[in-house]
Amino acid sequence: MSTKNKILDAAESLFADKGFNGTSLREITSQAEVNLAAVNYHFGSKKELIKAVMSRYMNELSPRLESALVDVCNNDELTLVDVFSAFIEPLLSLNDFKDNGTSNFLQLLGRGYTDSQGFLRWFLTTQYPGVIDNFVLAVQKAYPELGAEEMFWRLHFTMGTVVFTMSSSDALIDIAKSDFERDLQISDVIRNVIPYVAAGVGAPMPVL
Amino acid sequence: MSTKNKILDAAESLFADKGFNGTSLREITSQAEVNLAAVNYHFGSKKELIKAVMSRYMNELSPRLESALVDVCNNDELTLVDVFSAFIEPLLSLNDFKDNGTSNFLQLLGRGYTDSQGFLRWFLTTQYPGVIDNFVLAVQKAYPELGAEEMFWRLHFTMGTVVFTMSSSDALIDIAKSDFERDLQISDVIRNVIPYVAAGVGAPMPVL
DNA sequence: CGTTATTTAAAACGCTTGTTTAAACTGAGC
DNA sequence: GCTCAGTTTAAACAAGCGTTTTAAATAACG
Repeated sequence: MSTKNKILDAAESLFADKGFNGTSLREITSQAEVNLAAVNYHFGSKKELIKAVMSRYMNELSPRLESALVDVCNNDELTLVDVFSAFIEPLLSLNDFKDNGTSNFLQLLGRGYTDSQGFLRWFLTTQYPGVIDNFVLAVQKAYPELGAEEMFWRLHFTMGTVVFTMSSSDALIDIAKSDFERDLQISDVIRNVIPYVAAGVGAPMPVL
Repeated sequence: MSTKNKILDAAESLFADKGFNGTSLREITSQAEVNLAAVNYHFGSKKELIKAVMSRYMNELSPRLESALVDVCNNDELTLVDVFSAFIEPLLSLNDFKDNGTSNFLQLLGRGYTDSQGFLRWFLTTQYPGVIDNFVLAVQKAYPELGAEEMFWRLHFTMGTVVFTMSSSDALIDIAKSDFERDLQISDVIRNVIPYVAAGVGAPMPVL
């Protein structure tokens, strides 16, 4: 395996565990068993390394997500559960692309929203706008009465639910095991969260 | 104002803005206009300072929350919206206790769940278990069909929604202003999120 | 084989971090 | 007025950070 990929793999798992700010280049290069200077040689800076880690996933995920969302729009009796379920297969396909890919990616997404004052939010929304656009279209078709402003809020709430859940999914799976003697996978967590966010987005419009 | 309180106030607003790890003691003491060593003199360590900032809020908030949740359980036709609405008044009362208290507290809560590998989660759940217990009781009364396992998941999803939303509430309010020309407050965000989480927790049980 | 470009290696740089030290100051109480 | 605990101060500490530099090792190619 190339030095570049060893760095990407190590950075990915450490970033997911301890956040971007909380992970040092020395930890990364030590786990990757490469020299410290290799990061700056191959990527230029830590910030560029973060972008590279995220891009590796997004380049794999975003076309699959977009086409899944376009597909689901052909459904004539589209429900919000259908829309959110469209995420399952593309997300789980990350596990083929890389072991534990789903978990790491969603955790990284969560980190990006809270670490580093939202520069990753800017990065994703500007670099991969197609996913968001198609998602909004699908939600609009499934729930046409939802106004633009409510849509804005509820999609952010949903992002929060998913991102937060996934960034602590390991802990949640542990608790589920000890409290309910359930051996769950990340896919079970995803399937659990879908009825929740679908109901949240589909909540009746409040009378203000 | 005492040095101790000057430190607490400065730490609070900086922690809310930039996270616990992202804020240095030098920034805090500089904004508080006190000497750097004063933090370690009065609080012992940065970690203890974080706990002190959170405790100042929780000691104010937790009895009000508990009694509001007990009160709402007297409602014979209790809905989930009622349960979540019980949080509004205690949270907004933090603004009397301190300017911008609600905003700061909820942002701090969000930080605590993502920064510092969840030590704050442990701190809150072990130090203030009464709030959680009463909350679970209220949800059970409003939605008795909800099983213990579903309850567990949905309460965590809700925690995620609220915590994530509030930790990025400033950014969301900014976007709402530029996109919809709305001048919103933190209380508007709270009122917006309630129908969402109530619908999420109240989602029909999935048929597995 | 020899030369050139690429990659690794170790060390150091300048800076920031949380914490500690030791001295100076402050203000009651005797 | 002196004492002494309680505070504040400036300076320094050791450790960790991202990054840069210099030299050695490796690979590619004519």
